[in-house]
Formats: sequence, structure tokens, C-alpha cells
Amino acid sequence: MLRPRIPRYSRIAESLRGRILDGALPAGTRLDNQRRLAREFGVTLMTLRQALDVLEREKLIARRHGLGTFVASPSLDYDILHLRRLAGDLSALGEPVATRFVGSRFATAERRIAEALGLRGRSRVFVLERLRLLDHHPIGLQRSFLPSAVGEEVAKADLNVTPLRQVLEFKLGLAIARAGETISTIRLGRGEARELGCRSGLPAFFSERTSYTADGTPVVFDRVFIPGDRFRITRQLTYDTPGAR
Amino acid sequence: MLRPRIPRYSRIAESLRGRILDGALPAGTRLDNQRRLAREFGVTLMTLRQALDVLEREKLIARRHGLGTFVASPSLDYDILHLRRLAGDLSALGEPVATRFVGSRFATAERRIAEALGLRGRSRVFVLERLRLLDHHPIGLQRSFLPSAVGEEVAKADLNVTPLRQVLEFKLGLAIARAGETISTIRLGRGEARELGCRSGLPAFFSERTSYTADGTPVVFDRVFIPGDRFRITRQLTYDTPGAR
DNA sequence: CGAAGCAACTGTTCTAGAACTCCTTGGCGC
DNA sequence: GCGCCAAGGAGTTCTAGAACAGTTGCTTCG
Repeated sequence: MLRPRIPRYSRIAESLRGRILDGALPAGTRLDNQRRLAREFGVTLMTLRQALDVLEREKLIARRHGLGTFVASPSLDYDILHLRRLAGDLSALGEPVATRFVGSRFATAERRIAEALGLRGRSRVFVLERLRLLDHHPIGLQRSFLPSAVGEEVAKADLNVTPLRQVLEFKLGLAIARAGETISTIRLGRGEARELGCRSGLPAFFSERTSYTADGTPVVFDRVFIPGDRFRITRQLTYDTPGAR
Repeated sequence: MLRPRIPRYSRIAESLRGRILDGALPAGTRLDNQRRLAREFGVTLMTLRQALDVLEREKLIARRHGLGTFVASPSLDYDILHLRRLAGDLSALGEPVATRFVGSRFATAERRIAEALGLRGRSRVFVLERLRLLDHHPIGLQRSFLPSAVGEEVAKADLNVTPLRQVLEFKLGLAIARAGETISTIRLGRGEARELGCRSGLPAFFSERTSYTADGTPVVFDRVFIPGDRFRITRQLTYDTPGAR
């Protein structure tokens, strides 16, 4: 096997994922049976099944013993109010949570990030990586993206000393007033897993948050990875209105 | 292969899980290498690796390419305030969410449930299963456990017509005043997956909530399974206090 | 003393089947 | 018309290697 930078099962997963995400295979479609797919891709059944394992964990397909392999239904968003940030708020519990600066760089933004920051096309952004540590163990990886003009100023600061938010507010006059966040479950990629000291493929909480100044300008786009084994949400509810459902 | 009710990889996973959970293999311990374990269990490397796949998804082990297989560290709890219920609150969004009564029965409570309800020993409880549906698709499975005395009265109600909470309050005088909930990620078991119309093993949000009356009596213990592909948490934050971090 | 290369250890990928298990459908008998 | 059984289709489990890839430690050379 010469120079197999990407495993064959991975390439197959990629190929099928592409077909699913571009609509060629709508939700509910049944794929060809596994043996036939294996022949089409020129691999063994085992290898094909590994590819399907990947897609299954990504919630793109659903396998039914004796029935077939189906393209899965898409996800659903849901809005919650007054929720504290997941990882960053542990300090409020008196836990020894620390932040470790991992690194930073300028990079070309992928489309999703450019959109979130209100940038056009393939803009340069400043990427900042930090680990949240509990008792010196990583419990969350936070990757922040900022417009490059903002990033140039942030890059001059010592983030081991001054939290990002303070740098933005006091140095740049950018006070974050509100944010929108989406939390889902994900399986950790290789890079994130390495930083977090765990295995790629782990199920994890995955948060994407866009923070805005008071006038609605997006300032930071954050991605936070919190391994499911390191973290669990607990909440106390009080029902003030009897009968409220 | 004669009568292999439980697959060999499953039995192996079970065996290793048992050793991990009873402390014989503390967090951080490195397991024997995979080839050796395969020989010990009398199976091929492939089968042994399937067993490890299972344990890895359960967050019990961590595999490091080139280094070994390690017993993973335990999870961390975190408290959040003022969070609306995940699935049940979708109605607030104007989404066509419905509740389907799946079934109910009296059963002996497992220890975890008896403790949550403040019952002693292996008490009987009333188990109520409901599906939350969005556009007729199941998005959450809720399993509620009530003390059997309460359950006997609840069993007489038509829960397709009257929500459980109203039955408790208006028929039994049990007004739920507060609740404690823990949300983590889990992989769906077979039974839950069947009810939800998806594949066992999917990563999902898993909620356990104990509801109390004003005087602190636990009334209901709920378990909610929400497949990660059907659901994602979105929240809007407002930072009223500049600099609060 | 530091860097590079190699060996050993361990995980990962892939092959090539064979056999078991689940589910659905159609046919046959009552 | 209903129930049971068998067949077909499709997923799942398992075997038995062989080879590739990552990591670490030791040795050698500059």
C-alpha cells in the first residue's frame, strides 16, 4: 500500500457524504446494498462497512439490519434562553479552571466562518486557540476567529495575562453585548482530539457562537469542543407559573 | 457459528467494561496490546478491535495510535441556571410538536431511579413512555418514573388528552415547583433507538431530571433521549455586565 | 552534546471470503 | 381470509492474516 495518506474507507465516506450533502441522495433514499457498494468502490465488505461506520456516526446515514442503508433525516434547531456558557462558566463553581493559550495564526476563513463574521469571500481572519483546563486537564478546546484587523491588535496582547474579552473591550473599544450560540453533539476530529488529549471520534458537545457588539457588528466567532466524557450539563429549574407547560 | 445470541465482540466489551467499572482497571491504566488481548479472548484482531470500538464510544477507553489503549478518565458535572427544558419547550417556538403516548407499566425500580424518587430498596414504580414528535417524526423519547401510588392514579388518566403535569397537579394536588436536571451525551441503546426510529449507537443528548413539589418531595424522575441528529441547542446571550467573565 | 536513523512496540487499514441474523414478501394450507 | 413457512434480500459477525502508520527509545555519527 503506497502513500495512502487518506484511508480508502475515508475516501469512500467522503464520496458518499458528498452525494448526500449535495442532494443527490435525499433523506430516506436507500443506498445500494453493501456488497454492491463494496464492488463499486473496489474494496472489501469490511472496508465499505468502515466507511458506513463513519457516515453513521456523522448522522448522515442509518443502517437497518435486514432492510438496508438509508440516508438520514436532517437535524433540528432549538432555542434556549438565559443559558450560561458551558465551559467558561465553571469558574463560577469555584472549580480550578484555567485557560491555556495554545496558539494563533492568520488564515483564510472557510465560508461558514466568513459568513458568521459578516466578511466577504475568502477573507483573512485571525485564529486563536485556547484550552480550558480543570485541575490541569483539558476539558474544552476553544477556537476563536476574528476579522484580521481586529486580530492584528489582539495578536499584540499577551492572552495568558489578559482575557480576550477584556482586550477587545478596553484596547479596541469592542464591547461584546450579545451572542448567538448553537450547541450540538459531534464526534471529535483528529486535531481537536490531540489538543484535548483524547481520541478522535469521541462524541462531544460542539458549540458555535457568534458574538456581537451593541450595534450588531459580529466580532468573534467561537467554536468550542467539549468531549462528552469530560462534561455534562446540569441545571436546576424553578417553575414559577403553575400549569405552564 | 452456533447460537451466538450475543456477539463475541460484545462479550469482550462487556468483560473489559466490567473490569473498568469495578475498579480493577483504574483511569490511566494501559491495557494489554491489541494482539495480545485478541489471543487472550481467542478471537482475531478485527473482532477485538470491534469490542474496543464499543468501549471507546462509551468513553471508557481511549486509543492512541502507536502508544496503546488506555482506560479513560471519568466525566465532570457542571451546573447551569435558568435553562428551559430541551424537547418539551419546542411548542414555545410555534413548532408542530406533539406528544404520543407509547405505553406504561409497573416495574421494579433500578437503584438509580429509586434513589432519585426517595424510595427505599427495590420499590415498584410506574413507568410512562412518551414520544415527542415534530411534524410526526420522533425527536425525543421521554421515559417517566413515578412512585407506584402516584402511578396508579396517573394510570387512570388519558394522557393523550391531559398532559402528565396537569394530571399530577389538578388530580393529585402535586404541583411541581422545581427540578434538577443533568444533560450529557450518550449513545442510544437498542430499545430507545427503535422507539425513535433510528439506529442504536447514535450519539444523543441524554437528560435525567428529578422533579419536586414545593416541599421537596420528589414526584417524577424523567429520562429523555434526544438523538444528536434530530436536535441541537441554540441560545441567544445578552451580556448586561460589561467585563463580566 | 545534539541530531539523525533504526528498531521495537503498538495501533490502523485492508484483503477475501464464509456464515449467521434480521426483515419482508409470497405462496400454501387450513 | 388468516396464519405459517420458506425464500430472497440485506445487514452483521468472524476468521486469518499482511502491511502500513505513529511513537518512543537507543545507538551512532558529526
